[in-house]
Amino acid sequence: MKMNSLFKALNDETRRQIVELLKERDMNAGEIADQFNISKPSISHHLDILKRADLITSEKKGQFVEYSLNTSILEDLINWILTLKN
Amino acid sequence: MKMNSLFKALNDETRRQIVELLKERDMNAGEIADQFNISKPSISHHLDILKRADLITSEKKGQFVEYSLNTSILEDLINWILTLKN
DNA sequence: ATAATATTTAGATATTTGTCTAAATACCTA
DNA sequence: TAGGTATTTAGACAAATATCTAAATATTAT
Repeated sequence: MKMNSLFKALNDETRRQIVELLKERDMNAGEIADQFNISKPSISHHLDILKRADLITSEKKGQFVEYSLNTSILEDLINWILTLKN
Repeated sequence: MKMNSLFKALNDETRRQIVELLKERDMNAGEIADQFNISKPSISHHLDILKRADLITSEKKGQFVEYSLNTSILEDLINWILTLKN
């Protein structure tokens, strides 16, 4: 199930770009949306998918919601791929 | 483009199981199909997607088509993931 | 040459997915 | 409390995807 949600979350160029953005710094939903030519509700939906996959976390800060990359889950992904290599 | 086809190919439980099978040994299309409760044409389609992503290679051997895992492409996948970690 | 086996191609269909607009919710400020 | 900003939820829709059956293609064996 974990691999399922991880690959599903990363199987989209927009979502891969979002995690690449969050690698640089934490950003709120609006700042993230500003980087794309996609409506805010759509970005919100992408964030939800990334969050369900545990690739990002969110924290409410006043009226903003700040998103952060969760790098620890990437270990699981790398481990799965590495098992294919031996 | 490469990440796109790689994540697309691996965003399916059946296809992930196929590469796990091919990790153990090369197999022909029929042997692979025998491992699943899915029609042969569907498996053939999955193999095509994996092949397009360069995750597997195929070689015709008489009336059989033998499939092999291509582990070298996994480097690209791992490298992309690793860039997120620093 | 015919029949049998292995695999792929073609076409159809139900489900999933990415996107949008409109509306709802939450928070802040005057 | 009223109005403005930030974000999510709801509902709709087109495109992509996974699956199937039937048919086509390729190879082997009788």
